[in-house]
Amino acid sequence: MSTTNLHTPADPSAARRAQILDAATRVFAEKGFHRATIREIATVAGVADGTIYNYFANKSALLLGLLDRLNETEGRAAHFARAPEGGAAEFMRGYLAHRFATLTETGFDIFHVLLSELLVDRDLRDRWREQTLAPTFAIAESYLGGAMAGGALRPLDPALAARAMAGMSLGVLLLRLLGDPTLEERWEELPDTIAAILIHGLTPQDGLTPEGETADAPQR
Amino acid sequence: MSTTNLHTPADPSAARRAQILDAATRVFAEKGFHRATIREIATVAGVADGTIYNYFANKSALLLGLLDRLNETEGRAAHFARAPEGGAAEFMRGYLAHRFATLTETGFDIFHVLLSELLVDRDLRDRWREQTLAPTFAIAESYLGGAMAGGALRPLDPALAARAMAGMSLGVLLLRLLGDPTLEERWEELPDTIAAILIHGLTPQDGLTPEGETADAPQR
Amino acid sequence: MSTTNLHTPADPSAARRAQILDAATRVFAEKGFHRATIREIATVAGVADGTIYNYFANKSALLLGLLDRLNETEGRAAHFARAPEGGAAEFMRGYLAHRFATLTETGFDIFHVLLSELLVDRDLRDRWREQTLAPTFAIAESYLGGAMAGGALRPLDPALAARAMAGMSLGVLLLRLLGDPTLEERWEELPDTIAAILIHGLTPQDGLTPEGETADAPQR
Amino acid sequence: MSTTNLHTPADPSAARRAQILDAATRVFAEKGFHRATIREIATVAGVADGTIYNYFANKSALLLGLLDRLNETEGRAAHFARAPEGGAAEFMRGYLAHRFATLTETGFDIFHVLLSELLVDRDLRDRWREQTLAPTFAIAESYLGGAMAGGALRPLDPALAARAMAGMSLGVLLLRLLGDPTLEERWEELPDTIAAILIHGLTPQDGLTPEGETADAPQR
DNA sequence: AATGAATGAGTATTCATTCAT
DNA sequence: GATGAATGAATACTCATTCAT
Repeated sequence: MSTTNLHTPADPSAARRAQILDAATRVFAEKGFHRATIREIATVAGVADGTIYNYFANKSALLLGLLDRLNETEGRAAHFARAPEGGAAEFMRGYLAHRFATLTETGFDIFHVLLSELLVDRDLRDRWREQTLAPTFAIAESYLGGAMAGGALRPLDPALAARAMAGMSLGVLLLRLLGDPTLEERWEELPDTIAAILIHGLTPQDGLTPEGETADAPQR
Repeated sequence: MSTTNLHTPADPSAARRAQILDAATRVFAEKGFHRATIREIATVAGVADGTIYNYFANKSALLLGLLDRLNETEGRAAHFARAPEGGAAEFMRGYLAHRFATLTETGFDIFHVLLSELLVDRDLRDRWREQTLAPTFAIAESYLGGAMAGGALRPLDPALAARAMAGMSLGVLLLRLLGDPTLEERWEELPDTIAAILIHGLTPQDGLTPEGETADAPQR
Repeated sequence: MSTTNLHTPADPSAARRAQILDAATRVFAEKGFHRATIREIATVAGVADGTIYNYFANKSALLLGLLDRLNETEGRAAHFARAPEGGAAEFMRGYLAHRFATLTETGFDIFHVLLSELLVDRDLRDRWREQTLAPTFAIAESYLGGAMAGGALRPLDPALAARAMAGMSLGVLLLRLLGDPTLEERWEELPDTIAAILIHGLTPQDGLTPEGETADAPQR
Repeated sequence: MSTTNLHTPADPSAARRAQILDAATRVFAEKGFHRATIREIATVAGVADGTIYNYFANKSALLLGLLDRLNETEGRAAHFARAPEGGAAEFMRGYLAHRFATLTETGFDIFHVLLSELLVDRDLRDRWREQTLAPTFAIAESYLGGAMAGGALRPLDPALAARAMAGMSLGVLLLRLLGDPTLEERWEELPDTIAAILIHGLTPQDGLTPEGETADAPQR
């Protein structure tokens, strides 16, 4: 019990903060930021209204708290994603599997909340773009560019390819958050499907291309 | 009913409705649904606050009006997208090009507003899922299923493949709405890049697979 | 009824404003600015809370409204005070009588409210100093300076004499607002007493000065 | 109780009280009673919020503490003011000089705070009226009455004359607190000017009264 | 006695909605 | 149908006060 644990800190102040952020996540996810009230968050957190303001400057600061929390998780996740041993296809499958695993672990609520407010709050959006999006794409572009130059990947524009790849994961997440029942039921099958499409595309390969597919080869 | 024209309705009532929806789109896009006020929408529309309530039951009904308007556009667009003449790759490129074109034509604002509220308003979400999402995926799954059965596409799960495909488009749209500068600058290049990835994947094909990529072939 | 009346304007909007300011005066005077609530002012005014905000930007604007109203009254009063015919003593008695009369007419409440907040609100104070205090003293100093130069008044510093004179009126007003019962009972006798003191001082004049008072004559 | 020293009490408890009252004076003076917070007073005093409540029942009690403190000072000052040796004019000059000196010594802040709240807080006002105002006027009336009966002062109503005299000092104090720059700059000249006016009035005396001023003589 | 985290009552302000004109 | 003044419910935030440590 006395050993400090990163997830449940011994620091009672940090614990209180976490407790409030947990409540905020739940209430925001259910009602959205604006329809959520401080009163309800306080009730869910089991504290008084005023207590929240001992830990967060205002309602918006709760969102920033959620963003920080997400960035922490992502930061820790980055450690694992670093070693691209094996082929590019292998790497991509591993990366996606890991990505979806951390997503599931983090929980969908936090993405639900942040996405909806990122679309609406310019300050939050700017912050997120600098803190999360830009660094992520910087790494991804660099990796993709290297792999393309080395012939491990087809020569496309690394920046756009990175957006397309990230977009596919983000897009299915969004579709799920929007309530697509198929994605809710078969979420665990997605990483493999996405990996397959990203790696080989939707059309059959080999020399046995049907319907004049070879005519497409020298495209772009 | 008399000589109804969809673009410039002779019906003065429909014109007033459109005028209000235009204003709502602009104000919602700038401030988001909650921060937008009826007063400002009325001002922008050039009418009195109360007038809006002669055309819409309440503020939320403005969102439904936007959704309907979007569905109309999509519905008209569907006519063009239906004929899969030529190969699967050709079709996909054509479809994406058209998709992005209508998106650009419709304007990003309406998607911006609807997305953010879809994430937050359960009623709107349910309605959208039934009116827009479900029919779209029904068509897509049916088409993909047929093409896969006929060998024009690789045999994957049609439902998941449809989600992945749609997700990639939706995902890059979302990234753009979230302010990614690269996507803002190079938006016209995206359809081709996405088409290329969806058609052939990221890894090189041919027999000349580098780095033991062939070891990946018998995957899934 | 159709003839416009300055005190009860036909303009319904101005009437509503006045109605709210009346209520604010009463509630502020009773509770002080901070302890007064918008709700109570609205109730006393017979309107809804929100209605107040159709006429005043915020609670503080009610104070500014009171200040403006006072300045209007003072402005109108200035017309009467202008003609210093007769001797200086006569003028002073007339001025004080008029001053106290308008004070009584305006009502003590408005002074009560404004004084207490002037002591506490720097912005209000600055505004009042420029709009009311400075012009008043400018006129007073000029008049006193002239009368002193002409020998109608004893040669003192006009600026300080003006402060002393104004201070005596303001001071007894303050003592009354602070609840001195004597001043409440005998308020009408004050102008004459003050005039007498200001004109001749407290000590007996004539050659018949008792107790070596003449030794005081060449003072200052 | 042991060797209590009014200025630097050995009693640590009294020292703490004084320390808190000092802080309260400063914070009240800067922000006014309502805008001042217990937290800030505690910070300035160098104690915790809760500690204040070991010495004062509530926030209002701090005001009472200030009032008591002021009364102590006034009480001590009264000793000096009591002996009317010399003529009435001499006495008045001495009294005013002393009055202004103690005022300056005590500092304007405490008056600033007390005045503003006296206008607003009925309890404080009642207390001040009984503890401070009434006794002061009792002494003043008695003194003035005697001097008037003895011919040392002109025969006016002692009660009203006392109010007028006190009012002039209080009034210029108020004008200074309200930010009159002239009074801030030339504050030290005031006692003499006020004394001169109170003693001889504004109009010239002697037999050489200009402009028929003698016609005013038999007034009241 | 001292602390300061927790409390929760209290309030200015906003804004969707109504309805008399 | 159009208007816009009036409405009043809803809510973030403050801060005096308490009390367990």
